[in-house]
Amino acid sequence: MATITDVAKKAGVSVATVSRVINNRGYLSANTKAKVQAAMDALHYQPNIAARNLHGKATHTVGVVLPDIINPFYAELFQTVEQQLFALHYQTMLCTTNGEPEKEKMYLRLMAANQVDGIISSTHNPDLADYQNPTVPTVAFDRVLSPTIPMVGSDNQAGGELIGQYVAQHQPRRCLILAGSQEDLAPLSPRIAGMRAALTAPIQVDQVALPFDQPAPVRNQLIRHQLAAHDYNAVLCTDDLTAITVCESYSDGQRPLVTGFDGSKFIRQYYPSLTTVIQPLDDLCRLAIQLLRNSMTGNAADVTTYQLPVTLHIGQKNE
Amino acid sequence: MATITDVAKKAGVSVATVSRVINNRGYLSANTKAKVQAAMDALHYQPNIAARNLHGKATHTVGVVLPDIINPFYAELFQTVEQQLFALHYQTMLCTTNGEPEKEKMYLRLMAANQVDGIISSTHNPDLADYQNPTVPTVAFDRVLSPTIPMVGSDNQAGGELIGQYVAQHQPRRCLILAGSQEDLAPLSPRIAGMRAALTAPIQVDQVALPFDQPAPVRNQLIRHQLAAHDYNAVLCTDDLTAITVCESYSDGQRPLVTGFDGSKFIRQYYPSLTTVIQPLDDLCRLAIQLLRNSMTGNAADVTTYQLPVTLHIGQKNE
DNA sequence: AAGAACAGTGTTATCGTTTACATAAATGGC
DNA sequence: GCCATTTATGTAAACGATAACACTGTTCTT
Repeated sequence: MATITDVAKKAGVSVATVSRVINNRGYLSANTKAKVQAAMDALHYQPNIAARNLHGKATHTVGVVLPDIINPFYAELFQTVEQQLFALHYQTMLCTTNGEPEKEKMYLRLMAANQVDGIISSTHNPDLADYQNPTVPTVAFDRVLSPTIPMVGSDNQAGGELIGQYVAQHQPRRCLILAGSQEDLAPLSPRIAGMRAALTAPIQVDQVALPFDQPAPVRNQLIRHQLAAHDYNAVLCTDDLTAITVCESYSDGQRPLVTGFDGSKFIRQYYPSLTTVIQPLDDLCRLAIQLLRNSMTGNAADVTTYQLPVTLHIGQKNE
Repeated sequence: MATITDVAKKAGVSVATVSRVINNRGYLSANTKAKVQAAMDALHYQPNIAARNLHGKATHTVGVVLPDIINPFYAELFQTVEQQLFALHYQTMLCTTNGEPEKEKMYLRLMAANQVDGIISSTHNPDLADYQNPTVPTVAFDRVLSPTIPMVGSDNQAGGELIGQYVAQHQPRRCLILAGSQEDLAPLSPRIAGMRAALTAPIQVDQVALPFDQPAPVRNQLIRHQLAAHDYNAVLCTDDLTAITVCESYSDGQRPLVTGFDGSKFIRQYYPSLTTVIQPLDDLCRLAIQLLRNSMTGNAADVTTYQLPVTLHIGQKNE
């Protein structure tokens, strides 16, 4: 791998001049510029990022912490931030925790070791001590990580109400609110609150939370058991994947009204029949990155919570 | 951020000694070890990876190039390599190309700039010149990148045959082979060949390829048009997502037999009714990493193609 | 025409590690 | 008790970039 010294030698100039050409800084004659450029091309020169990072300043890298990348919502979230950061010439470092606090801690260390300029985190282990005194600018995504970390997310309560109102229109006798994991955690809690607010008497509302630490078959079994035991006119799930699981466990004809939450493009594309709440991912990511950049340039954001408006997607067969 | 010098000062030893403690190299007295450890803990010391990488040798980073991360198959592929690499103490650098050759080239440059130790690539732009003389160990995943790059993949032909045989059992009059993108490219071509080999006369077999560069609505429209024009008893798709799209465009009762290909855990979990071919992702990733490590340690692998056996997953309603 | 500003380039310290080399004390064989 | 290891630690030179500083011409001002 060619170094800046090789290029300098080949072009017959000093390393400083090469550096100036690379970074387009300072004064440069057209002649020198061309010579250096030619040398760089000939040697297939690539600046060594480690050396650049070592020198100090910024690494132009942002860490993104997610529970996993299988859930289409997280996949789309990642894709969105990655594309936006790429356009801003930032590298993205994906850290998937798989719900293991240990792995999350290791990735937190790894991000520090890599001198990331900022962190966007949407983790399931919100009370990790490592987030307490953030040495690097951090923004939380749809989770409260610590009182000192700004958070961007959707207006989950409003989303819950939208869903609840839609369901209420169908005048169900009895319905089930099905939480995909711990129901008392953000962002599920406001979603459920919104749903309940809209599902007023005489509608009977049950509520069940799935144990988040159980494997899929066990969770599926629990769902099936719950559904078989009662005659629900509607099942309101706190996320799309849970909703899909519910749908799968009914045969087609006698499926009640099932709703989801999150509304990733993937779901809209491949499950257009599911009624769900669409989170404004593009705007959410843009805001998160903006907050991060402010924080990175020292413009310490007043710690705040941003809640962006959501929209209702009404499912339709064979759109 | 504390440096090794800070630690050395605090522990009253030299930086070399601290380095030895960190890397557990050379001779160390228990006493010194403890002192240094204490100093590191007190300062929350993290070795600077840039400095470490700069010094030379390996960066313990592997680049993974994928078309996108939305497709559950790629998501699971990434998750699998990431977990395996993580266990081996390697960092993973995800590079999504979104099908843009320009972005792929930029990521190729970025990986070189980051001095990755190896690359696992499953790209849609296989004839990129940049892969021609690989300066860094590379393994192709289910794609032929260049004659000099080893490739691991599934036995697509056998998979196609499995699907074809399954469909043939249902004695269809007429069926459609639906290619999710360019049908002449690996790995689609052997899949189709396998299907055709099993669908012998008198079965009538049509074949259509979707333009890979069109947006989803256009592709959906094409699918619907094709399906409406003929009365198919079976639709054999070259990937699961295309299969799902086909399923969605039929109303439930009159859906013909639809099959997919890839068989990610996600699909098995949320579309258990889809008949598909399961690729042995765990083994594929393990092999790819093994080849990479051999290549990294100089054990130049004889350039070869590895095809791992696949299994048929027969879809079942309400498993 | 003298001094200031500007244009173009080179020298060198610096970033935080690792590691080859140097040093020195403790241990062991005989 | 002397030389060869072994054990334990320190010194300093890399690694490849950036940028502060120095230096030399050239081009404006007035």
